[in-house]
Amino acid sequence: MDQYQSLFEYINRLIPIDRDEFEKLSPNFHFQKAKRKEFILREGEVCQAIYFILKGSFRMYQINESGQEMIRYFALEDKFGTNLTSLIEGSPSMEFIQAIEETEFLKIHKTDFFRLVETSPHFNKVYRNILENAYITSQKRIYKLQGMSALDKLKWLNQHYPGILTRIPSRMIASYLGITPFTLSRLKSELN
Amino acid sequence: MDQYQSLFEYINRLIPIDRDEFEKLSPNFHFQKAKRKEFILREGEVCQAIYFILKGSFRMYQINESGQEMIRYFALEDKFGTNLTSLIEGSPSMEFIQAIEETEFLKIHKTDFFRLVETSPHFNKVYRNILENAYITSQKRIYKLQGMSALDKLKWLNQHYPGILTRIPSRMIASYLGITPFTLSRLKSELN
DNA sequence: CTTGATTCTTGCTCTAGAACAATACTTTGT
DNA sequence: ACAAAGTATTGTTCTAGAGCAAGAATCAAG
Repeated sequence: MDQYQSLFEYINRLIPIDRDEFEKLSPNFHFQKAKRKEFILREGEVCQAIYFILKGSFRMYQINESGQEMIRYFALEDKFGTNLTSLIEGSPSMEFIQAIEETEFLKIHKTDFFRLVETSPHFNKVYRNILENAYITSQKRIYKLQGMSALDKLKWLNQHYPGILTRIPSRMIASYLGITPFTLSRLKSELN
Repeated sequence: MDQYQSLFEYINRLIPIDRDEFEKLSPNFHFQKAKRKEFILREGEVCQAIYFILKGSFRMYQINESGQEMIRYFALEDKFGTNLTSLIEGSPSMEFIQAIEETEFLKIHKTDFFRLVETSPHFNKVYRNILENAYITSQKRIYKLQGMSALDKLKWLNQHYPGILTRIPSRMIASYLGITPFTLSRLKSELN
């Protein structure tokens, strides 16, 4: 099966695109695999690409002064993921991007990407959508995770990303929610 | 003095624009004033416009289930502000937008705005910049305000928005930082 | 200028969740 | 299949910051 199929559907859902048009864009995306725990981007590097997940998952996280990992986003199937801040500003990344599991993905270099944004109306819309979604997701997160009790955060996560609790290791979930793994472990029993 | 001057400078900083070109865009922006505490947008309404602050300030906030105000953003001079989520999705706003002080601003209706985004390359860039900034700001906020002690949050705010502590009422600062006014009051003495 | 209404400060108590510690359970590589 | 490392659970203690209460200061409207 065509490795570009998911990407085609993703774009086509945003703005209908015909096969010919799509075939002009798709060669800019390169198929790659990452092993479990493999780093896609390390802190200090400038983010050079945008990734589209076909199978598996990435996590985006930072390590704060006290040495703790803070996860900001899980990129699952059919999602774009990158470090937008580093990509846009050309600044060194404060984040790591790491494959959680064995992951298959498409990679597009930022120069190709931004060339397409400027030249292809379809692509301009794709970028707009990535930005809009990134923003909306992050807003929801700010509002949801602020002032909620740890249990309510967990319930929210469970509803919003069904099945994530079994798929992603607990310590990562805890880090995403901003609670300790101990607290999470205790709360999981209260969930049912 | 020309009421569009600040807007001109804002856009010109992003992508150089000549006066003629600017004068085609500017009539879409309408000068308005809001009194202290006046609402620009209420929860439940669909956000119809984007605002550019000339003088004064808006706050964007939500009221959660327990009746507490949660402020997400202060729009000060020379900043665009709107409820992007409602604007993009056309969904009812979960937020209020309210003038904190007597405020002068420019307003552009969303249909005009998005028409310009599609037809003017300058404007497309302006929108991109608004989205990018909104995203970057919100990311910084997530990382900064998560896992930091209340005192460190306050120090960060003070550095990042110098003078805001004297200009904006304390209870709003507390709400922005996600701490109680009581805690904020105690911390302010520890600041020096 | 006065008065009522917010807003801010400060003291005291209480609690959700962090920190630490020890044990049990899973993975992963050889 | 086994050892070693990583991950999750559970009990106990401790603390930052919430909640409540009461007084002081500031503000805004007639």
